[in-house]
Amino acid sequence: MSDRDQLDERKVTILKAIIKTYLETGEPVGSRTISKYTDLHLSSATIRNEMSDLEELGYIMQPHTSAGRIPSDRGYRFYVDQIMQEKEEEVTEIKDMILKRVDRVELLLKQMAKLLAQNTNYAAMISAPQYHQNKLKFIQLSKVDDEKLLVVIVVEGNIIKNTMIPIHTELDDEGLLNLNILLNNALNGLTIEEINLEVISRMKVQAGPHCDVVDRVLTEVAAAIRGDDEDLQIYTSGATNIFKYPELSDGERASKLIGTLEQKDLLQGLIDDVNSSESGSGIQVYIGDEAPVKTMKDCSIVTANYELGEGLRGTIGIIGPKRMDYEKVLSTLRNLMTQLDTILKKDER
Amino acid sequence: MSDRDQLDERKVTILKAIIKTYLETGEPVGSRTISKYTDLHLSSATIRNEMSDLEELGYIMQPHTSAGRIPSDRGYRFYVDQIMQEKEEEVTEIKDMILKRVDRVELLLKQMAKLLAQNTNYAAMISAPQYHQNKLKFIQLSKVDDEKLLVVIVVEGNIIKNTMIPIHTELDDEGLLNLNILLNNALNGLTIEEINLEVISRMKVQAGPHCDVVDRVLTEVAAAIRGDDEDLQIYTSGATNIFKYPELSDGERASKLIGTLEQKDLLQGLIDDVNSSESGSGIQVYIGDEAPVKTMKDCSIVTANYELGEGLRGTIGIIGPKRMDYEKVLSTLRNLMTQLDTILKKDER
DNA sequence: GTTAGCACTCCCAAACGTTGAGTGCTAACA
DNA sequence: TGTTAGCACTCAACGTTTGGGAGTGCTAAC
Repeated sequence: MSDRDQLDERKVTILKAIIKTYLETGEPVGSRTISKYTDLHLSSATIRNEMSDLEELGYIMQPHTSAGRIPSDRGYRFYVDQIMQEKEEEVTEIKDMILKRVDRVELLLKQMAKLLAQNTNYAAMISAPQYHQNKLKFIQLSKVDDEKLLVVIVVEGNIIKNTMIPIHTELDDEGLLNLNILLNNALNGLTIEEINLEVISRMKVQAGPHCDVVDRVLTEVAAAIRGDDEDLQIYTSGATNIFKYPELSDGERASKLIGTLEQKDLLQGLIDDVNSSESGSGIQVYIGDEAPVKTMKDCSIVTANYELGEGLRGTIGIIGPKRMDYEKVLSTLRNLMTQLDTILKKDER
Repeated sequence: MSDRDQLDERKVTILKAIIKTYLETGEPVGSRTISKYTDLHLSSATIRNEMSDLEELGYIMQPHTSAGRIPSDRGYRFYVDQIMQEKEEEVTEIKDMILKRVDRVELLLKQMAKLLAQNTNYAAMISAPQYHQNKLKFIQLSKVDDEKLLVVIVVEGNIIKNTMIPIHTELDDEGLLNLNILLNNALNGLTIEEINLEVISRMKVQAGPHCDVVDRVLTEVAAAIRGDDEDLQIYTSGATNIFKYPELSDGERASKLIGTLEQKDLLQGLIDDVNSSESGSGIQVYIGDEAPVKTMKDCSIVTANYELGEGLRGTIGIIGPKRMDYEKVLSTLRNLMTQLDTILKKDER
């Protein structure tokens, strides 16, 4: 039996009114307020009866006897799933910001996080795309000086990684050229699974005295494809926005929340969850206890996946109070996604 | 007339006791406490008289009549300059952490910030080294696919920067090789001032049809040497530590402080100040209003400059309450500096 | 110069009363 | 049967009062 079946139209209207008012004020909503707010023209007494029913059904609750009602998690969920309709939300500045040539993905991500935080007045997080199952596109070894070799690795999606490795055996220009050719011929276009022992041992034979270099390079290639740069690439912005919402800004809660935003590995859990239980549209809403991170049980989190061409995917998240403006957040995210999409597609110069 | 002259030995002992106690408890210190604490064997009444003098001289103050005394900014300053002697402080984990091959400066910095925050229980910030006036060490152009050229630029100090640029004119392997040779011959070892119009125009002539590529590359080189990656490379950690100190953790203050830590451009002001008014040892202490950032007037900030070989310098900062454990912080910083120094010097493989 | 003693100040926390918003229930009405 | 007015009741929030405790400044005696 779906939620809809339990509620007649009037109950829905009232629930909607309660939640909307609560989203704005953050204060428990009383029957008189609703009686005047809606165009149902019902007295507060009638509303009280209905509210009593709604409470019994679990959509709203009282913080204490003789206070107004606030939405329960279930109430929010119903609102998000059934009632809400998105606004058309302008994402200010986004075009300007993105069109301004950004050559490092990192920078783009930081800017996006900032943008989102500013637009929504909530905290924003964004994870760098994960290059899982990507192919190697290009390798280049260069001699920077007599002792060091610069390794540049380009993975499909134009993710670039460089490392310095020390030279132990003598290596002249010709040897270097050969190594470069060897590496590129052997490895280009392969995924990490395809670089197996057979490929590796054949390369080592061909590399002869420089097989130690090959070894080192392979380690780096593996790291590059896996994308494990040791630190989880997650950027956050607007953490201080949570101070705007009294229900989150007492010392205890604020500390934990901001701590979570600072400690990126906790956010990783969130992202993993998003990716594992992904829904159709790619946008998900976690309300209260639904969140996979315990420290955020007093919040709501809205996440979306973005695509950076060539199958690179990352996650964006907005973290705010349960009474966040879901309509605004959802439409802002959707809007951002499409804008990002078109611009990035065009940007494939 | 120096501070010392105003104070006899007993006053210094008492001042020291007051400050030390306050550093631990964060509560105003009364005369009776001091009377028992010190080995002066004086009654509280006597202490009261001395405290009255100390207050008149501006070293301590009362939050209100009939409360104990707390140190004034001047008191802290006196403590830091005159009384304090550093502890030998172990920086746990530092060796392990740094010895673990870290190939990207960025990562190293993040780890150091984290380390400092954990060790001190204050907030830590660290700025990436600024490459001002550095020389170009190496350039490499490679053809990644038919439409894109990968530019890798290495600046002295082994800072690596890469960009993709589009190819407009036909470019075969031989042309690419020539371009590479041309660029390296013309530019290597030059600082940004030395790359003048003469050098540029000569290169363009030699580059012939590919002078647009040269143009693009030069832009990137300039950016790389200047190190202006648009975003200020400042990392912070342990912002939530400030919640451990009640005098900083009320909503208003906490929000502003964390906001400042989040908004890196404000921190830049701090760093600039450090660099302009640098003292001998390289370690500086800002107490309260001395801080160049207004939002930190309730804090103390301890900064130090580190050197990453080849003249690359950056700044580390610890931000905490005025009653921070100066001895610990100073010695931790000094310790970190030397360890960092030796390890980095050795690490120049 | 040092100390004991005392009156005084002021913060803090608990106790108390008041207020007002909001509820649940009942009885009357259409 | 659904709606409404009315009323008693509840409870958080707020302001006031009160007592206690920590700490001071001053005075007088040692």
